[in-house]
Amino acid sequence: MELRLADRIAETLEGMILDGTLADGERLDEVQLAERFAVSRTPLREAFQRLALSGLVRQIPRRGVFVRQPGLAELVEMFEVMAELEAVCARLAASRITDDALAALEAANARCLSAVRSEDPDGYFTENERFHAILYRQSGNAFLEKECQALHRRLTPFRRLQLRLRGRMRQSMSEHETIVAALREGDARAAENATRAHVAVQGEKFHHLISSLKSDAV
Amino acid sequence: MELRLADRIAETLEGMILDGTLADGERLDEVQLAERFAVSRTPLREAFQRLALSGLVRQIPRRGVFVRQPGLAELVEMFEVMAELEAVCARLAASRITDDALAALEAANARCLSAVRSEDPDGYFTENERFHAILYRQSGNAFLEKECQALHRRLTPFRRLQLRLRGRMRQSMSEHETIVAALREGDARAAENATRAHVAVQGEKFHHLISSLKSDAV
DNA sequence: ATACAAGTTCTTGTATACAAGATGAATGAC
DNA sequence: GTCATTCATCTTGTATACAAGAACTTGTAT
Repeated sequence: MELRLADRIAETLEGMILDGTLADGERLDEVQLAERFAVSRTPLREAFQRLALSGLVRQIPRRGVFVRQPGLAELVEMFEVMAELEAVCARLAASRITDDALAALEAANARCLSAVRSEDPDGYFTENERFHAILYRQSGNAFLEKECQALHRRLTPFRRLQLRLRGRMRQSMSEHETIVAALREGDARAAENATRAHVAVQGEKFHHLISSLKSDAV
Repeated sequence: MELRLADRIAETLEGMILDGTLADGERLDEVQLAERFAVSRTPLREAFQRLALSGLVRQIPRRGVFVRQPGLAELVEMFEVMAELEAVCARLAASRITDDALAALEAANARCLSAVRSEDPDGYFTENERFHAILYRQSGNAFLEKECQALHRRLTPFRRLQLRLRGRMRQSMSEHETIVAALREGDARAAENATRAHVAVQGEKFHHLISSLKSDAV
């Protein structure tokens, strides 16, 4: 027995929702999941609370909990907010970033480049995650950092799909370079705009993914 | 039976934490609160989950839950994020706002004016809430609106304290006018900057409140 | 006297039992 | 034959019972 079952279950369910194992609108049966995880209903219900607060699940009183995948409209809205939040991070970071962090950003982007060359989407994804994590941190605002991480995490599966678009990885890496250059110059406005554009393009081009979603499995 | 007990309890506890009835670091005893609310520990624990996710409470495994009031540094960070989020709302609203909403903003600010004249802090507070709620809505981004509402709500007690500062109500109202003017002109940049400044001043001047906190009761 | 250790008690985490509302089926009326 | 009503069943919401870990107390040794 690790420590709290509810935490482990919440993480597992969250992963299953994010990776699409649990389809939109699907009902999460308490007893069924309870015996599947070999626990009682109690920790499951606590996990449901957490998922509901994160917005991954909708709780209808006396009816049950249902998976709630965001629709296209909501996804566009979420990407818009993500773009603005990251833009704020970049603007603040422009004056607050450390030399070490700048080097780390460049290193992460360099590893992005090798991932592109070796056509390794997973590797690119990982280094891209690191790049953005550094950006959040260098905003110098821990609260902002946490908010960004939360939204970033929630959008993860949809960002991952983006990498399927032809040439997206290389383009994304190039945008990273623009951001780093602006940060190095200390140009807050340029860093802000470059970052907003970098993230917003994901939301704007999201309809491209819809078609690729229909032809491919997740 | 009306609504879920856990919901009612969560709201009650949230109110007690926000209005300072429950002090920072105080432990929330399950059995004690259970008999106080005349319920079992089960709905209480569900309520705790919600409070923990909102950040109002910290849950330490096998130890219990403790009230977690943000410190000064964190409050400043939260106000900074609030300023940026509202600034985004204003920028987006500049092109998306409806005539009706503009009129509603002006009406709310007019009622702010009468509250100032009759020296009615509660009335001012209420109308100020309405003003900001309209701004969030007019961003045209429902997800952003919800995020703003959540953070706004969390900062409520600290914003309320701001009104004690000499002349703050009148100044705040004047800032509202600047925002509305920019929105009416459709000047996104001006609306963004005016709104950011309007909210940021609360965070920047927060140390003023600390001293007033020490001389006055809440 | 102080520090450490063992046992007791108390609190949390989990499981199970119970209650109340919701869903669906079956029966009867029109 | 279709619709409504009632009853049975199922599921959620709540309470209680049980298990395990943490804290406190008490006693002893240095």
